[in-house]
Amino acid sequence: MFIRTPADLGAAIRDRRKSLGLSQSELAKRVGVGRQWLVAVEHGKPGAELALVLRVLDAINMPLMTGAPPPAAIGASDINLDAIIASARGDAS
Amino acid sequence: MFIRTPADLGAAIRDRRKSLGLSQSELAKRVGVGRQWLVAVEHGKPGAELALVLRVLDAINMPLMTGAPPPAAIGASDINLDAIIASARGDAS
DNA sequence: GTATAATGTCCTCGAACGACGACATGAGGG
DNA sequence: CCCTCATGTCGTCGTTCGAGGACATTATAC
Repeated sequence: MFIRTPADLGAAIRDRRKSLGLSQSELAKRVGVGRQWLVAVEHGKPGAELALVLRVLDAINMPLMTGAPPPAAIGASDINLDAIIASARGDAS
Repeated sequence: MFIRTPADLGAAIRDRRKSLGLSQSELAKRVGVGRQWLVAVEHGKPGAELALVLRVLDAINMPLMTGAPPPAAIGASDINLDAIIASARGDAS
């Protein structure tokens, strides 16, 4: 999943939290933040602090990655390796 | 590249900014933030606001993605597809 | 030697953050 | 019915953010 806005990230976090069977309170305590803060972040709070967000992602085991922009293609083909890998590993997300 | 800390992100941003031939002042103006803020972020400022960081990533065309955690392996092998893909697309930058 | 640009640091200021407690709602279980 | 849990919202408080200006340093060019 691609993250372009705080809301995107919030949705991703929520999905993952639920799929892990955690409540907001639990995750908040585990990460060391206020429950209310987590609520706001899952709703796409734009002013959330970077470090805390990264701590959440780490707590729910959600790797965040960045790379060069999609150079359109590697050779000349249009195969989307990311998509292939993603589905292959069963990222139902 | 994997982002686990604000410093990781800062380094990635700096690398990309330079590879685009932009100065801090230029990028800051383009993103709509103070130059000083950008300096801090590139140094790994932990309290940086999420939305602004995302705006920077967008400005330098640096997609951010997240997915399910590496389930260790797809079949039973240990091949690291992420690494393979990454190098294949020449993310050396 | 003198400009010019890029980067990093220090300062103040108003605004927003995150923590915490309290309360309301909705879903289930006793 | 009552009770518990999960979630969302409101208000208060101390802390920190981001903007903007000023100055130092280094490197490049005139």
